[in-house]
Order: sequence, then C-alpha cells, then structure tokens
Amino acid sequence: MDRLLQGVTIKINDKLYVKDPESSELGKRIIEISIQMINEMGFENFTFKKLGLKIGSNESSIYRYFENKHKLLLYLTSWYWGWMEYQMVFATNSIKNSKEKLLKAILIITREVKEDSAFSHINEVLLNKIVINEYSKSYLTKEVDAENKEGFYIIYKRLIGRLGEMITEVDTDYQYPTSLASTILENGLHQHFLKEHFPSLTNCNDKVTPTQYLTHLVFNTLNKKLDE
Amino acid sequence: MDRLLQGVTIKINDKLYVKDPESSELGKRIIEISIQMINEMGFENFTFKKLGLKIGSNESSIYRYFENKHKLLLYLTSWYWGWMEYQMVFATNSIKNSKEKLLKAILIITREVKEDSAFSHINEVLLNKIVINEYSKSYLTKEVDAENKEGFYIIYKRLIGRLGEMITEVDTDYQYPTSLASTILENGLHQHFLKEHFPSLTNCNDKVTPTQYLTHLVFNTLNKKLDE
DNA sequence: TATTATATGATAGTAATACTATTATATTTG
DNA sequence: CAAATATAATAGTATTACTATCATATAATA
Repeated sequence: MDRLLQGVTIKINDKLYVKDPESSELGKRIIEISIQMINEMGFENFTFKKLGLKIGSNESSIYRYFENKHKLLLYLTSWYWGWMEYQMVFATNSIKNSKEKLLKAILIITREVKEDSAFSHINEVLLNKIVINEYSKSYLTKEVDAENKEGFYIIYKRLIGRLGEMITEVDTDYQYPTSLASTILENGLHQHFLKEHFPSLTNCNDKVTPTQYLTHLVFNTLNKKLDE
Repeated sequence: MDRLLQGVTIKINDKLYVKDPESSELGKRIIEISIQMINEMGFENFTFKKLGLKIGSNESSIYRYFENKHKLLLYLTSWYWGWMEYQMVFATNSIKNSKEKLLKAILIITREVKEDSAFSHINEVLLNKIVINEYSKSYLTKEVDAENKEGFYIIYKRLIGRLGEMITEVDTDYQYPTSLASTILENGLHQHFLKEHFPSLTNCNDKVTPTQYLTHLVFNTLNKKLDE
C-alpha cells in the first residue's frame, strides 16, 4: 500500500493555491509544518506569521503559496480525501462481493490513521486528526456555495458518490444511499472526536471502534447481515 | 405547546455570561439581535462592535453581558438544546409504547423548526439555522476539554443521554445506544446542511426529510420495524 | 429630597490578525 | 554574464478582540 503511493500524486484543485506547494522545497515545508502546527494549536490559533517564524521563512513568502489559511485548510483536507479515495478504490477494486467491498470501504474511511506512510512530507496521522477537528470549519462558512461552485469540494463529493454506489450495490432498494454515505464519512469523524473529548456521548472506546459501530449500523440498515 | 412555553425558562450555565441577559431589556436585545446577525453574516463575520452598532448600544456594554462571542454562541446553542429537551420530554412523557416514544423524540430533534413561538425574544427558526451552521464550532476548539469540565455542554449531553435511554428501551440488546443518539443529533443537523448546500450529498430534499432518513436508519438498525 | 448604587454610554488605547505593497537580495536559468 | 525568478525584509493598513477609564442617566434607599 505505502510503496504504491510513491508514484501516486493527489491532484488538488489549482484554485486552492497561488503557487503549487509541491513545486518547491519551501512549499513542501509549508505543508509539512502547517500540519504540525494546526494540530498543536488548532486552526484558530494558527497564523501564517507563526508558521513563517517556525520554518525560518517570511510571512510574505507563505502568501505567495496560499491566499489565506482557509485555502490552506481546504488544500490539506482535499489532499486527505484524495488519499482516502485512492486507498478505498485501490483496496476495493479487486473485491467482487459487494458486501465485502462495502465493508472494506467503511473500514478504510472510518479507521483511525495510525501510521505515517513516510514517503512524503505529509504526515497522514496528524492530517487525520486535523480532519477530525477542523474539517467542518472548511464548509460551515458563508462562502460555501461560491466555493462549492469553484470545485473546492469535488474530491470529497466524488468519494461520497463512490461510497453511495457501493451501498446501492449491496441493496438496490435502499432509498438513502447518498445520505448514508455522507453519514459514514461525517459521523466517522464525529465518533472519533467524541471518543476523545466526550466519552459519555459515544459507545466507542479503546475496545470498540467507530468502524465497528458504523459497520453495524450500515449493514443492519441495509438489512443484510454480514453472516447472511 | 407554545402556550406552555410561556411559563418555562431554560436554565443556562451561569458561567456562560457575565450578567444574565434575561435580567434586562438590553440583555434581551443582545440575544434577539445577535441571533439575527449571526444568521445573516455567519459567526466569523459577526462582532460585538457590529452588534452594538445595530442595537444602538455600546460595544463595551455588550462585554458586560458576555465575555466574548464564543460564550455567546455557547449560550445561544445551550438555550436551543434546552428548548429541544423540553419539547422532547414534554411530548414523549405520556407515550407508553417505547417505539412510538422514540419515533416522536427523533421527529422533534431532527425536524426543521418552521415556526417561531413568538413568546420570547428568541426566534427559534433562526436559532435552528444557527445551530445547523455553527454548532460544531462551539466544540471544535482547543478549549473543549476545559469548557466541558466547566459544564458548558451539559444540556446537550443530558439530551443525548435521554435519547440514548429511549433507544435502549426499544432494544435492550443494542450495543451502541449512545453513539446512535449522538448520530441522530449531529447527523440530523448535517443532513439539513447538505440539503441546503450540497444537495448531491444527500437524498433529503423537499419531499424527503432528514427525519425520514434517520427514522428509517434507527428503526432498521434496532431491527424493529415500525409495523412489526 | 438628597444620596448613592447600578447600568449604560463614550472615548481611548493595546496587541494581534490578516493581509498588501515595496524594495532588496539571493538563486536559477538561458 | 544577464535576466528572470524566488525568497526575505520591512513597513504599513484596517479590523478584531478586547481592557480601562470616565461620564452620565436612571433607580433604589436613607
């Protein structure tokens, strides 16, 4: 899995950056260190000035890569969903059985990322945490419709589309495949958040994963038990 | 329903305000107009200065009621969840049948608020929209654990607790009642958001409500069909 | 009625944020 | 070697998120 990633690059909407951060060392450092910093201090407290200070570069140089930190967040989260999509497609492609396929997809999407692939400047473990804690902020804005039109969320939408299709393959009669796909993605993140900060609001814990909960939810809803 | 609300007040954690906004005309205006403004411009663009300007009061006077806009958001959303809890408890109390009870609870929690009760300065229709668009921001912060300890989320937690109990009453063997309760609350809001901004990511629309989707999800998961 | 709290308003000020603009310098490429 | 390009340094602006101080209006009490 990891090795195969070497040759793969995730294509991000080029309106999200001024200059492609993949095109230079500084750009890559911006990505690498911003992931660390957003994790440590949270998106609200993170600023380009602080980032510049930490990477020993200038604030103005960072603005040559990203218009503002909101676009940077969109860039990072797009990368994450692109990476998820790649993994999901790759891992499910060869699976013939539609239930097994969906099962695998849910696993990939809702599991906690525990290992950094170490093949790029992007730390997927930290990025997963960023997505859990900050992703909603990228669309819960007054600009969401305009940005949606610009295509800033296409990867996320494509991923949900694919997952929705897998759901339909398991149960053609199910009336809410797209909603359910959205629920899996979004509530997957949410259950991880609850586990960490509101343990009394979830049954997920050290033993029970969000994946288990959501898998159970999905397969019962589709009325197709795993052992059927 | 509405009439009964007249005598009921929702008790909010008093650490959320400096001075109780219910205790004065200015306080009530702060609440009333801030709900309007957060709706119009979004939480990020909303400031106490702008609020002061609009209500013909002084920025410094608003700070005498709320430390900052984050606390104001917590106050507003706490009120909302308290109002939801009241409605839910009131409407389900007399229902003996546990399935019907849960059905009703889900309806109340996930339906779109369409009418303002007009008995207070709080516009519940707008407040519902605020909760849909801004609630996550109240807990997706680095301060969440500290604020949770302060009890800023108790009403929300209590509501989920109650809903979780209702789920257990319907199916004692179900392993994830709390997670499912959280999913109903959170994904209820999310499906409303998707309906509005990402119609391609949901099956909810003018004809199909988030309530229908979630009701179907819950009762299938609990393996107890409504017509059983 | 005079005194005194209390609430609100007006003004000023600070540090930080989120940028934009300009100029200088270093590095790469043709 | 010249020219283009990337980055750094510095300065400056409007806005935000406050804090502090003082003035004034209104209400409560002696």
